[in-house]
Amino acid sequence: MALQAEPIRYDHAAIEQRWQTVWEKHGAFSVGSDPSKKNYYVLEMFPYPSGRIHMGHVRNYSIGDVLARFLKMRGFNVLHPMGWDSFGLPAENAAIAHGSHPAKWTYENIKSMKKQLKRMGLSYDWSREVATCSPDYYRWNQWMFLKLLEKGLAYRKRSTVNFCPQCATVLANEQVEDGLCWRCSSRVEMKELEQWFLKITAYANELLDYTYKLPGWPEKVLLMQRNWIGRSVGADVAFRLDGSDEVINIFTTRPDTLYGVTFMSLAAAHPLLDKITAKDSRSAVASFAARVSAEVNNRGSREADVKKEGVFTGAWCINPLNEARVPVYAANFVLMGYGTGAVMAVPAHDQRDFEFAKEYGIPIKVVINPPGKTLDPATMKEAYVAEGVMADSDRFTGMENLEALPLIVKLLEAKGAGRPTTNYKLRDWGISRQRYWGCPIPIIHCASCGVQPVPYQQLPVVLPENVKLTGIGSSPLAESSEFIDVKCPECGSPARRETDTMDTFVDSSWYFLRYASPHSSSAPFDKKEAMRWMPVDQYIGGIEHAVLHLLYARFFTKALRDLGLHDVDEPFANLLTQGMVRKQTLKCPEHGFIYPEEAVNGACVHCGKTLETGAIEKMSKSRKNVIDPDRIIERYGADTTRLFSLFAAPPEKDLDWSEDGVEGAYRFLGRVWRLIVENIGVLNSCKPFDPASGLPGSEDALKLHQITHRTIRKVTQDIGERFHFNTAISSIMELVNELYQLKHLQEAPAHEHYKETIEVYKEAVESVVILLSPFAPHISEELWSMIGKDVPLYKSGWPEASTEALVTAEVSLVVQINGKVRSKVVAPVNASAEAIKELVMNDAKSVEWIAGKEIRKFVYVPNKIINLVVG
RNA sequence: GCCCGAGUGGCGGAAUUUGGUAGACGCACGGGACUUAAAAUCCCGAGUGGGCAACCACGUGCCGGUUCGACUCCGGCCUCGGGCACCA
Repeated sequence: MALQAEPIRYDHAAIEQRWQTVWEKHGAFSVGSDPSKKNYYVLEMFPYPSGRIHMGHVRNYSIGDVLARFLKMRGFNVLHPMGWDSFGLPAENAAIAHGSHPAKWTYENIKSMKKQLKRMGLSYDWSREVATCSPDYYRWNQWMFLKLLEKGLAYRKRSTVNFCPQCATVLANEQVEDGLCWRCSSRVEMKELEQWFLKITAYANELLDYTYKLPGWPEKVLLMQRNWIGRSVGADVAFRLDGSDEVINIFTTRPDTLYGVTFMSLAAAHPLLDKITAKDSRSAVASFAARVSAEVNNRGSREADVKKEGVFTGAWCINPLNEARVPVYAANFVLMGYGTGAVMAVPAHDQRDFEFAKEYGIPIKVVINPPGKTLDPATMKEAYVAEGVMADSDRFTGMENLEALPLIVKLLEAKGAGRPTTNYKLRDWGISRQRYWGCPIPIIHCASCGVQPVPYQQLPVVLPENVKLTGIGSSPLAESSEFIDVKCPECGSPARRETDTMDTFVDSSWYFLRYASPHSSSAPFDKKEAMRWMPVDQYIGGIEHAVLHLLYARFFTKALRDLGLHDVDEPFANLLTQGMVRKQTLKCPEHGFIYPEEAVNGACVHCGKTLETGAIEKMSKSRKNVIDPDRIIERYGADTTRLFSLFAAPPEKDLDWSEDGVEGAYRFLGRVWRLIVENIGVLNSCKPFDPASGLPGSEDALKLHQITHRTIRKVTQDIGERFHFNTAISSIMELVNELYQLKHLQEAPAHEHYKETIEVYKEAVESVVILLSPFAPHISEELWSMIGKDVPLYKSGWPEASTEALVTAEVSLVVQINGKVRSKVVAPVNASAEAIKELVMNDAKSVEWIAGKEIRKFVYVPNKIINLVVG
């Protein structure tokens, strides 16, 4: 007996192929320029061309495509482009591994991924495709870099930077997670290097302020950005050294505690440390500083809670407010990278200072008491950091600390010993990368003229093709004499080209602007075209970019605005961050994670051991729980794949992948298919009911007509206003279920209202097809043409819910007795309380519950509910 | 430690915008029809407990509050997930 293959319910492969060809042939998704229509820019984060799309892409792009198709049908000019974030390390590593070239690897990947995306039936305007590794694109990176340099927003500095030994390159602060490389999870080392930086800190304040002006962003992302920028308002205060001209500048957010300073602490790497240390303390301080610097460099944030340690320098400094003389320590908990690298220490009101003071027997002086209490330093168990009443603080004693704070800053200013300041955690963006496959930094180093920009007319600085990629040592570009040997643009003498390339996050910081005029060869983008589309109306992508791409893109947008290239303040008006796609992992006690095909009956095929219950985790190669979308598309079709990825969970939630669910989505499409194919004769024998001609006369027809229009309203709101795709789909399913229930309506030609009824039935069927089309466009187009439509769906309009059909004459009201549902009554819409009371009194079930009791209260919410309190 | 978010059937999730029938829709499950049989399809059932049944009681992490009425609002906890982490 031959085993039957997958049962064919409808030929998804043929249908999908057919419509993809039609769309392509007719340029269905090239952007309209109809000036009478509103413009809408839908954008999904462009992918890195790794070679295969994954389920995360499927989900991301399905969300965007539903929106784009929906808006196009609603009459917008929709810009919905796609491109490739195609510079980056994996290409270089793959090239090394296969003895190939990164460009070859990358372009092959682009080709195959593009094919996969097309197979998904996504409505992209492919004529606007961009690839960041193309010189046509990256020349503008270089152009912008030079503009930023002129503006003082790009600069070169020797500094301590994060270095990943595995990737053999420097990383930005945003690319270090828990002290590990964001890509390969190697422990990041600190190195002293000459690096190019972009001055994102110049925009720290604006970037932060605008997080309060982005109502279309998830609060979670805005919060993460606020924390990352980390604004602290406070004051700089100068403490002069006793018996010296040196001054220690500190930053504090708590000037109100200045009278409680009992010591000073400096970072181990503080430049003054050497200078001020007393002779007999030198060796102790030097060895402490050496040890702490090494520790700080190798410390991941996980071990943040280390013991407070320090060494007395032998120096003393003077509190500018009360002339108190306090000892200066070198301390392990003071960071050189924040503020000034020196901290005034107030043990009574700062927990770190408290611990340090306890350790080294330094006095604790209370200057703020909790309301109604007096603190005793001798018995304090921890620092008191909350608000309170000032104590022992000269003329400020007795004031509320928050009241005194600004006055103290004023006093400092008057004394010339301080001023208000704001500090940020945000650091400038280090963009130098010692790798080949990236955009060359357009700079020439000349022995006599120094750092020289490459003249604009010489752009682009193109990556040389012939380089040796080893993955070790410095940038491969440094080995290419054809690349590095140049003449100084200033003096003409032999000079050397910069060999570092830019962080690929530079490439993705402005690509959304390029889509507006992707073929522009005279500017990065045409200002008029950019202003036509920007800001992006809806941006969609993963939350993992909350403080990476999404922050850099905001910075770039502002910087380019200030260069006069466009006039928008923010790149993305609305942001949707979709959740991860996860799947159960399989774990063998001996072999670790294994693939599903390595498991038989819950045991490992290699050793026969029983598998552990694997956690549900983000799909990843290392966890061996990746599902290849191609397999699903092959088996069930693109429509089913898209439908399931949107139906299974709301977009922002994590989605747990289950094959059973896919089967369900497939079944539903088959159900829609049969609904039409099996009734095609009747459906094509009439026109759909026209809502403009009033309401249907028969009860059945009216009911179906109303359900249809309620569904139209619900789906329209769910897609357009809430992105609740899962509930939009479920309401279409409900309408389909209803149509199955009412199938008999078509089978009674003798029926008085037969003509009207089948017209209403057809109206409902057509609505199903239209409403389903953003989710499952291929099958919808096919069904649409089957029911006699000449104009394809992508050119058709979206239906309007008829307000007339949404109005009902009667409503069903729930009757509660003492808060519990006991009965229902049917009443006219907006009935009076009197009328309702009468209805309830005539309702047998209600009366039963009231019998023998007194009605204490009668609550009636029109058209909603009735509640009687009896007792 | 600090800051967010979330806890609802066997499972994914709905209802939370505006307090008003909790569990839509789907998966898995059970039953029926069709079939020689199976698959597919179509129909029906189903929160938990009790009852032949009509029906009754309980039920949205826990405790308490506000209200005629609370998954929804308020106060206090618990658990899970995420972000930040010596930021002065």
